[in-house]
Amino acid sequence: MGRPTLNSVAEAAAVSRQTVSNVINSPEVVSPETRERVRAAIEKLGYRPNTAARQMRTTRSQIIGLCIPPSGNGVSGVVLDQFLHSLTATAERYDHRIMLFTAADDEAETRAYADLIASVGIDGFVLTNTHHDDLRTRWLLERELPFVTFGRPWGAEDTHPWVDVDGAAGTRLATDHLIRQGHRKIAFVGWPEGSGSGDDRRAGWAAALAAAGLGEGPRAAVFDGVEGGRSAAARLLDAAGDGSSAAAHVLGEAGPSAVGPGTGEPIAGGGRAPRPGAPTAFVCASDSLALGVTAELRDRGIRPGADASVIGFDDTPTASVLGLSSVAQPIADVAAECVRQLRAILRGETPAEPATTLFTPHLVLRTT
Amino acid sequence: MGRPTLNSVAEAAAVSRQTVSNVINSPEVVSPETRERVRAAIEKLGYRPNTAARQMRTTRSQIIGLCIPPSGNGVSGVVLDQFLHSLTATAERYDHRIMLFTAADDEAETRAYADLIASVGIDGFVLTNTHHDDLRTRWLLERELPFVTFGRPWGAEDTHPWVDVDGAAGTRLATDHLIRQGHRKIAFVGWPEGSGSGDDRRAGWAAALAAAGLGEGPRAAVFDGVEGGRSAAARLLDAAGDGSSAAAHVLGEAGPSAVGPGTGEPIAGGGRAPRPGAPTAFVCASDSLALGVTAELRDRGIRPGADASVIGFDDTPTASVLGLSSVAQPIADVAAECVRQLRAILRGETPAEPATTLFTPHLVLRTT
DNA sequence: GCCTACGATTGGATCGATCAAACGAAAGAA
DNA sequence: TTCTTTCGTTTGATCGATCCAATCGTAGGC
Repeated sequence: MGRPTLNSVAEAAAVSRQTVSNVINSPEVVSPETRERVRAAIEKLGYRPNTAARQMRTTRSQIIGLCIPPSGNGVSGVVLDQFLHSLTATAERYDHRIMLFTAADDEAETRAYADLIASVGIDGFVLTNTHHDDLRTRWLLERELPFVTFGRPWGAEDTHPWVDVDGAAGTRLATDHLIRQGHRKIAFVGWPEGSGSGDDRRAGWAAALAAAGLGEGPRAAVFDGVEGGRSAAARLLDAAGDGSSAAAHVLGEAGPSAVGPGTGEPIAGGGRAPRPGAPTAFVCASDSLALGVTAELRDRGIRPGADASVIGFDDTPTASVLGLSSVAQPIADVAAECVRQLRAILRGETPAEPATTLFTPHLVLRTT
Repeated sequence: MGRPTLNSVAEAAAVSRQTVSNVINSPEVVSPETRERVRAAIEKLGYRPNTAARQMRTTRSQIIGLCIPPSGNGVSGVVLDQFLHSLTATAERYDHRIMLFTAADDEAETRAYADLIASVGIDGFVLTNTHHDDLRTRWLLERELPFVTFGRPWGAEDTHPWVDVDGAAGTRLATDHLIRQGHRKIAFVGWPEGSGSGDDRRAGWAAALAAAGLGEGPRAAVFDGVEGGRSAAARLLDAAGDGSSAAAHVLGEAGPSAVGPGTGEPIAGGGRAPRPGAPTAFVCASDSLALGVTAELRDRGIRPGADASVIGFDDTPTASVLGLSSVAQPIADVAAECVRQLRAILRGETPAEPATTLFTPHLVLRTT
């Protein structure tokens, strides 16, 4: 005698299979007395429905697939951790499970979709790292497969449901804060144009400057990483003062005369003030970049938090540990919302417009 | 006409279901010509066996469960990331999949095991964060369920297969390196006694000192975190010099006269040398602690890397970003080995002794 | 030339659930 | 009373694979 089945429960409760099944799936059609009797039997035997058998008839596995990227992308580790935990916890609440898989690139990922649907019968997918002209979303849309993305369909219409964090709002928050602090020359350190979230974050900074009447600010585009941030800071600081246009990657211009650091920031003696015209604050597209910026500042004798301000993005543990101010994304909320949206689709709730949710990040102020 | 099934392939290849099944599961019993014909049909129709149906007869799901902890434990984020990726990738190679679940505590985790086995039919589990008197392993052993742990059965016999990293070897590596560098007063900053891996790491440091004839070194036990490291360093530095025994948590003693920092380390002018009797090097049980130590050192004008040396543990991105030397664990190897061992068990390969694998970490030297 | 042995292939039963339809009994309508 | 409706419950078929026993055809032994 192995695990209890519908039949053994039925026998124990002196009813038929189907009645037990009904107690589980549509209790309202069963009379209250029978319902209780069956529930008691289920409890007593410790019965749990076999999902494989259920899947055979319903063609639903209650499994959500998630492709796990090959990590190693620097500081951004924990973001995925939190995301996974919240995703799994929320899925469980709705009686779904998360299954992981890997793929070397987008094309391999679509092949994995096909495979998992055919073999495991996965119900839907959660995608991360959406980008311009995303092969994966197109593939899934063509086949009308259920999915939600963490990340907007950059450069395209809202053809599918998504959940995202308003990066522009985040950098705007950061920039506004710096302006309130008295900074007038606020630089942006980001990635090369073309990455959706990168452009978004830059836009928020630019909008904040424009709204404050500070014109275009200096900015630098580099690849992500501490060294990137370092060289960006170097170029932004060097480009200031002389009127020459900066190197190819440094896209900003000198602008009007710069003022000192924020009035709210305590200015301890001994630091070297930034040279005139140089930015006094840096809004960065990532914590890695921000870290590089602070390092370069320190090397030049400019003290972050005193002589200049730096704000990162993602609020990674590294930022928290180093006292780096950063824009924090509500990752757990994003994950929960992804599951919720996917569940709605799986239940057949198909609104005219695909559901879209944009969360607003918040600013975590620390010493920089 | 939905997805291709065994029957549709059989029809296309003009053979019976069972022959197609044989081509997939035991190709050797099928004649070469038939085999090829069937393979061509499978290819042409894009057939993939339905795991749910298979599971019904075989009672094997090919699914491995992993409980994902509620993250947020500071800097150690990426460790889990890498672990997950490698686990998933290796599992895929063996035609297994990883399913996630959550649990608030060990007791809830065992309930989740029962649930997942009964409903999903999970084949086995990978456990992380083993500790003394682990409820989970006992529960699984009692029921003879297949599992492997990342982490030794601390304080118990090898009653189950495990994979782990030799933490003692790691701290020993670190300590030996510091000794070669000329340090004679090498402190250990770790956690309160009782945590398996913490005690292990401390043991490696102690053994290295003993082997070098340096006697017992000073040490401090604090809870993990940057602040912990900071206060530990403070106490270790303060306790030195005066002959009084340190506060409750500071367990070391002064020992013989200390020498300067390592000969291999460039000593730039301007730093304040540690006071006599104070440790010149710190081996830490985690990167968080190490970070706290470097912060405290800097606050006291002692420059890590020049006036003193600090080595962390885990080689987190934070360490890499900050130039913190650290002991790196081969996480990907650990995960792969977990899957391999679990697979062996699932295939019925049950050796007299449970399989155990201990990986040796390596030292990543940076500026501290 | 007949019978056995063996390799290759086949058909029926089965895993545990749900679907669809049938069923019996009690209640309401003719 | 008899027919219809409704409700609660049961029965048979089915999802797609594998297990098991049976079958087929052919080659080898006597």
